[in-house]
Amino acid sequence: MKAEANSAEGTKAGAKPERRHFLRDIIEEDLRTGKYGGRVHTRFPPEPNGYLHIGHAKSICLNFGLAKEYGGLCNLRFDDTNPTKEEMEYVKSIQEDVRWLGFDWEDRLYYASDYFEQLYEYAVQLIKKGKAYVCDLSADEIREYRGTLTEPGKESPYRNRSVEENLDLFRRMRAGEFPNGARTLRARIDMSSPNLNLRDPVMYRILHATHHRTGDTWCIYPTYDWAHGQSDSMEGITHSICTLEFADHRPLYDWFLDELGIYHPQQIEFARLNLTYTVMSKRKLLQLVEEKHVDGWDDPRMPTISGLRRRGYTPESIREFAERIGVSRSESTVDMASLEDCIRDDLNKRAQRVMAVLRPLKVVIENYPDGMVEELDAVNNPEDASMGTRKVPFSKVIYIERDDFREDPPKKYFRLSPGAEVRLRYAYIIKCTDVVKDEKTGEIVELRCTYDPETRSGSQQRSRRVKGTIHWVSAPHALNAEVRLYDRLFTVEDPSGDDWKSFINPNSLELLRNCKVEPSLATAKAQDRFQFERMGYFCVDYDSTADHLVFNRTVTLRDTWAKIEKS
RNA sequence: UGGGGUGUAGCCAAGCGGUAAGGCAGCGGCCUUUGGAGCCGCCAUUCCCAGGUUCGAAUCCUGGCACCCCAGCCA
Repeated sequence: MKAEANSAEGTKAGAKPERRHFLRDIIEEDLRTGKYGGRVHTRFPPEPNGYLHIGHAKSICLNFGLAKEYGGLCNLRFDDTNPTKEEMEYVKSIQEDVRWLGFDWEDRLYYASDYFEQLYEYAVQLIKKGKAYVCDLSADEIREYRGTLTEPGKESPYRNRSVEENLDLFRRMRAGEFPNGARTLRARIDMSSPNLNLRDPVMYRILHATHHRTGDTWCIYPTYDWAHGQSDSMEGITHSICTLEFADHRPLYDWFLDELGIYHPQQIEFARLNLTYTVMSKRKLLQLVEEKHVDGWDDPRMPTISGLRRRGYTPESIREFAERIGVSRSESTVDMASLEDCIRDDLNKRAQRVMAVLRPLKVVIENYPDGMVEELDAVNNPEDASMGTRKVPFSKVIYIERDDFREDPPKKYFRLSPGAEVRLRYAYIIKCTDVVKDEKTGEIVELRCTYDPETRSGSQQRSRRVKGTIHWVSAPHALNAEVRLYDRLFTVEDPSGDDWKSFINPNSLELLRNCKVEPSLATAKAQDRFQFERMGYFCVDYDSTADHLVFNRTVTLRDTWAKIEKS
């Protein structure tokens, strides 16, 4: 069925075919062979040590999306095995972000910490089998004993303790008899394995720390490697989807599961998402926040879900992005332009059009009657007639964009210049007759124009045509607004390396405090999205109030003029 | 000089022995009261390289090369 959907016809019909990828192949094959009795059960397993970013969105769309697509289930499970880095604030934000993206874990909200007792029991089982032991080596010593990439490691002198001693020591570790780092519980595998993960990895470490959920119940905590596979197993996960760097760990997870003799999910790795002009590691994002390079995790410049949300991205656009980029096992860095195309595409269809002048230049229409006001009809969305029309007031004094006037126009400049004509959107054709400048600075402070009453928009205007159309706002009716213009956070495509912070774009935020917007925006509420005609897509920021409107620029419109002018 | 991965266009990415999908970007043109949107067209004689197998190879084999990941009591 899906194959046919790939025809040009299927694409045009609007029922977008899912693109082919190896995860779908594997799942379909498993479904066909009945490998898991027809079940598809995935999970999204974040550690609550930071906010989710667009890379996580890819994983969320994969896990929740695939489950939904094949009639399965997807759990949300917090991998909260490290109390020193995890916080409740993060578990809250993660849930909010997953929900906002449009996914639902129903009653399947789990925590690795829910399994601490069971994990402890499993560990005891391995000790009893002689497959795990308490080791007294320090962290440094363990590293030395581990060997290197090319040389085998050495066995710990504590490796051959008796089962009884191990059981006793492990019990006392749990009881809190030893200080942090004094001992660990290690799997007894193979110190000469070419896979370093198999050189007696640590399963438990002593951490006298308060856990955000279990409080002080525990002072030993399972490592991720020890907890993850068993958590998946306990939840009956069929397809345990994770990123490439865990491929090396798979033999370890397999070993644990096999030694324990419990249900065995299959792990499948995919390449994590990288995006140009941004960073994606939680460590770096945390640093940007803590060092105040941005205004918090939800700063609109951040690639976090909450940042994108505040920036004005829609869940639909992010899901579409996840689908467009596909999924594979090769390292990739997706062009930011691709993400931007997704939001433009979505907002083009849904955003209400509105007129807003970001850098106002006053224009007096000399032959327009004093005090007269006309209510002109404006289309709310040319892509969607059902969104209707609205009235926009027009009067003798208006504001236009400073950039829409050039005293000395370059070639192919279709906007206003001395003596030139331009159409005011939904209104009249005007002609610039005079330029008023500040005597001292020479700055243009006002334009004098005349209008042609015969050219009113909507009238039988077949008479005259001009090349350019510009937007405007009636001065006496205009609302003041603050507009935050966001640009890419970094100046280079790949801000990696030790000096990554030196690539932070000093102009990633431009604050415009004297913008003029049309009166219909008076009732706009936080998160409402608009297209400011000819300028871009904007959304109302959380900081916005009735007497102080604040808009964030989500993305500019495609600007072919900017390209022409550049060349 | 260990192990695990990956190499298809500027960026993603299909392709699974039968003659290189699609998207983004870019470039032309049409259309347009948003220099937006939309529409039309162009954009890999070749798939990291070299051999080999085959009537036929991006797909199979052999040998190279390049890049990524692993030496946390992080995840």
